[in-house]
Amino acid sequence: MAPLPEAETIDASVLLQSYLEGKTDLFCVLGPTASGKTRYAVRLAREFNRLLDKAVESPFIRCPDGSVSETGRSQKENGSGSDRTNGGIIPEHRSPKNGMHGAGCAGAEIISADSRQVYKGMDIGTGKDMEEYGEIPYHLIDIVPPGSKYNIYEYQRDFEKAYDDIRHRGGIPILCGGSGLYIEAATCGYSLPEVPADPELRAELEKEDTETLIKRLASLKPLHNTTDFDTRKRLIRALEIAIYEKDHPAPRTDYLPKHTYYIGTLVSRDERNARIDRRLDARLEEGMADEIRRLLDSGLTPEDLIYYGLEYKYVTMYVTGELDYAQMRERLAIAIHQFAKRQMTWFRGMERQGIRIHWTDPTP
RNA sequence: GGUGUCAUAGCUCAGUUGGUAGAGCAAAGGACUGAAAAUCCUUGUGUCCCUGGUUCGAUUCCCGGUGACACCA
Repeated sequence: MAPLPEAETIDASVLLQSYLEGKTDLFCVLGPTASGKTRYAVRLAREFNRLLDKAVESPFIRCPDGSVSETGRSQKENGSGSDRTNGGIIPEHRSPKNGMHGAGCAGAEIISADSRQVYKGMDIGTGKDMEEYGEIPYHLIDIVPPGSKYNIYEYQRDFEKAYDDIRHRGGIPILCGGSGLYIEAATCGYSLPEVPADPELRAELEKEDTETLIKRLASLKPLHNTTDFDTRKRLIRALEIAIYEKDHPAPRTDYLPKHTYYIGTLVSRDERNARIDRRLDARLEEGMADEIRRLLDSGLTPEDLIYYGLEYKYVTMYVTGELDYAQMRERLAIAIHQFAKRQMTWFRGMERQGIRIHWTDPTP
């Protein structure tokens, strides 16, 4: 049995100061499912905003780049064709234009690191809890259609876009989620695509416009279960880099976080499982089965849904009659417990690699 | 009330022609580079229901309890 890490007390004003001095450029709230990450991240964001408002007349606090003029930037990226480019764009009523905080800062915004909340229409089963965000802007939720298959590379690209966007508007980015691989891809960047080796291909791709490149990319997918995996992979990588560079002409390293402050929501194993069970019952009560019936009615197959795992797997099996209610409830609860355990294994692995996670009690 | 069957790991059960036991699931730990809510690896776990008898030795055979289930009244 792994011992529970020591809980720390987190002082938002110290974190904010560190951010404004440029010592921290991203906050990351991580933890297992049902540990209260979203609630904690929103609370932290509000605390930052409150401190910024209070500091508006203080000569000691200044926003690092104060690029207020770029405020409207996100809106102009709208409408470039793909249903995906809308991802991470703040709804009009949430625009920082209407909510400018102290010292020229746009305030804190949350970037989700959740591999399932990216899908539209998959709400109860992924635990979106949208009402928790309130006035805090969020990114990378509801950005692709249900039934599609999002992946780590797309996430990495979307994260960079959202992060870049927030920073250029002078906002404070808070990454929040439980998908460990996504968090590492965002904050460590180890799987960034390399420059394609073939200069001819590179030159050729540079001439094409974005839409053509996206079409070519789409024609190469899906990637798995293909025989020419490696060849395709190389071409896909080249295409993705080319597309990325169309949107981001400046050197990409400028957009990436270099000093992330990690906060972990700490809950004991027993408490964690109890919370999972409670939340599962609440979601079933809320109509998770109806949500899945709706998705099936909209044309998705049971196989499409089972692919997404956990709730979508077991509740679909219940809806199609493969499992009865009691079996579904029991096996799903077990599967979520096991998932939470795997998440913790991932986070401990991050710590073993030298990443410092500041574990804290999420429930005061 | 009678007859029969059963009682072994947290759960479902296998097994020992008498030498104190093993599968699946659960659990715990780990890995993870284009599906990550996925996928995969490793590791235990025990008064073998309780008395008594036979025996060098009983979880195993026998007597008697207790409990569960089935059938008959």
